[in-house]
Amino acid sequence: MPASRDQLGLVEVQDRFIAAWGRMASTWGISRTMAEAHALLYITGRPLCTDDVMDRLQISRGNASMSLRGLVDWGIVSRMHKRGDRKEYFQAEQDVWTMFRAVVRERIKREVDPLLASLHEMRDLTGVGASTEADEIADHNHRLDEMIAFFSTAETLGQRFVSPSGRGLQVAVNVLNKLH
Amino acid sequence: MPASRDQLGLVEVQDRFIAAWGRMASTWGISRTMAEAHALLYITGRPLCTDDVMDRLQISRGNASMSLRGLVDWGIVSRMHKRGDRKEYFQAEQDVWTMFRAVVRERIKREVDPLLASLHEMRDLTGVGASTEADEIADHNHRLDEMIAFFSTAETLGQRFVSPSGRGLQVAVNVLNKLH
DNA sequence: GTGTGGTTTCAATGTTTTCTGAAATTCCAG
DNA sequence: CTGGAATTTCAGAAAACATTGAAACCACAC
Repeated sequence: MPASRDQLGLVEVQDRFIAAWGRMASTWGISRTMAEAHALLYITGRPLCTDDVMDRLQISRGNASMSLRGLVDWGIVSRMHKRGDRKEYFQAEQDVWTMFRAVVRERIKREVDPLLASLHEMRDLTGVGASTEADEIADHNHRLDEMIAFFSTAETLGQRFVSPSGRGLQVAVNVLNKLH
Repeated sequence: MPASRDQLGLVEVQDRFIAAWGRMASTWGISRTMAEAHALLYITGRPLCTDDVMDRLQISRGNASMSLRGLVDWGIVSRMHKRGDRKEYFQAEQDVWTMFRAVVRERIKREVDPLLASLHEMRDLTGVGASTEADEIADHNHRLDEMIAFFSTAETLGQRFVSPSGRGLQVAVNVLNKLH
């Protein structure tokens, strides 16, 4: 159904949302299409099957399948079935905070943990010898320590946000807001 | 100077750090080389000129120039000069917290602000008409509102981290840690 | 002005990532 | 089992992105 005056139909505004979300994704290490699929599921709010996504985003079956799977892996989309229908449907998490908790959880696992592992491995890997580099090495290790401390704190913070208590992040935000 | 036993020389460990930092960058929307240049400047802790970076990372002059400029734009590397030397030297911010404050500041500016602008634009863009879609449109706008609320909070939080008081983020973290 | 060392730009090129589509696989009903 | 619908996989095609290198540019000393 078209629009009245300068207003747009639902589908057009959905498309804008999808585009905006996709644009943002590129800066986030997730592919544009995957973000668009997520945007579509989120903004329509209903379960869609692979063909729905293919048709709406004009992408191939393979791409739709991979993107939807990726979203399930991130934990922000879940699979579901309808009675008497063999197709699989996909449904986006509708609570924005829950969704971002899942994102934080995954990013810690995928990025922070491996980095911290590398950093710890590097620490004390420098040979001392009778070298004239002693000072330099001390500085170097100090820099590594600062990085390790930073990311450890970040990790702890993240864990807290994500914590089983559920609304961890919101509580934190409220506390911060009270700090004036 | 080579290593004694199973330990490595400074340069080798620096190379590992550079590699680890570069690997992480890809998931962050910044190019690997730019991250490597930053890693090099951070871990050596001293001002380096374009040629130093070219030689150490084995990259072209153009690439080095662009990458270094990018880092300056992010506000985590600064230009400096040495007396009696016409070359420009680059120096990484050495305080990890200050560095991440700069990153947060830029990411808000580059990603969150434009997204919020789009979201606000979309809100109330749906025509009502005599349509049977009224409920759907109400739900749709509700979803947009939740997104807007989330990112507004995120933005406020970010601003506070970045705030002129300087150590905003650290204060926040301490408060959170006291929350048990 | 001219020359020199340093820096930036950008078209061409190379590399990586993403996407397609058809074949292989899974899953279920009968 | 068998047949058929739904889904996944993956090699190759296409698109996006990063890099090179040489020319243009700049700024300063003379």
